[in-house]
Amino acid sequence: MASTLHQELKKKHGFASPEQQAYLNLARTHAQLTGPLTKLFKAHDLSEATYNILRVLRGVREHPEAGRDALPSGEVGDRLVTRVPDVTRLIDRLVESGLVERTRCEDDRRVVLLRITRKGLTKLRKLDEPVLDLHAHCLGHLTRAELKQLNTLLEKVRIGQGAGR
Amino acid sequence: MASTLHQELKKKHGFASPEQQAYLNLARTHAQLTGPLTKLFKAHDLSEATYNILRVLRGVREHPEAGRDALPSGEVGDRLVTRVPDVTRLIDRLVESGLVERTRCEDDRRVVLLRITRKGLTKLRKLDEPVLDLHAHCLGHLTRAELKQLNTLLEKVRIGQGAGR
DNA sequence: ACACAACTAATGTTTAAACATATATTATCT
DNA sequence: AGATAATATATGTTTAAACATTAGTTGTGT
Repeated sequence: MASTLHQELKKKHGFASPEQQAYLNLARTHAQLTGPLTKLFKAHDLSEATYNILRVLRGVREHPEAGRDALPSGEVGDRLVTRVPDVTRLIDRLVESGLVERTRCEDDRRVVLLRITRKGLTKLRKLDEPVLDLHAHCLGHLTRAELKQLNTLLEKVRIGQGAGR
Repeated sequence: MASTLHQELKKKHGFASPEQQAYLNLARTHAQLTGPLTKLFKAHDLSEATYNILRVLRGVREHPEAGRDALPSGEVGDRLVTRVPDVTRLIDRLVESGLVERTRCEDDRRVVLLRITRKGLTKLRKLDEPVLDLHAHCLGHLTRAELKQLNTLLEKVRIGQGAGR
């Protein structure tokens, strides 16, 4: 049976600060949620990173932006949930397994456009339901109001700290 | 300037579910907070994992449990913020740099007891303030009430989902 | 006492992440 | 135009994480 962070870490003496407590709480919660997801992705030969890339690419393919259904490598990196500098290698694997195609942009031959393939869309579609289920299982016990509150607070955390990192 | 997750991800079409939104929000927030910390640790030749190990060991050294100021490897792994299966290797480095000492337990020769050294304590002490500062910088713009609310919600997330890992 | 199962670390190997550097193309400045 | 800087991606190398396997030690049952 899970319990409070305080108990989980077997700390008999409080946190150094409420901020620190919040940070640890956040880290631990994230770890707990991300575990099952990672496992699910792995069972489909994906990582969280590659899954996220596919999600981004599906987004632009289904709702083209500026008339294009593909995206430059760099921009994909920027849009990921957790930013990744080394997109090239991740894409390598996705191309190899036929989920993404790479085409060099003719207007600017430096950029490489990435587009999710039919096969990639199919793979994603198979994952949609289990992913939703997992999220529901992990977070479904919160009420809508609580989820909204949580989202508001998390966004406030991110917005507040300026150009940090 | 940071903004909402919705804008950041440039998604023009809502989330699949409020739960999914919360998950993504959590992941992204965690990533944003963990970056600067990782950098700080690295500047002191530590990783988040090794830092956490030191914190755990300092805990038991300063507040011995069951009369001992050291802890078996396995138990250290269990107490980490984000669980790590492969403690041995992490400890290897810490031992090598003289921050932790390893002694085989005589009562049960299977277990190895880990204890933070004086040098380890000194290193941790040097990090205490910058870590606190970082937390304050990242989360200080939330009021006490908001932090408390956030902690409550995060704990509820973790507690709710049953015996999940 | 002996065989066998359970447990704790350690080891070996594979795989991915992190960091710096290099290549190719385009833009800018004089 | 030619040199220089800037940009986008790719490559090489180092480092750490993930997973499975092994070795050593203890507990159990007959």
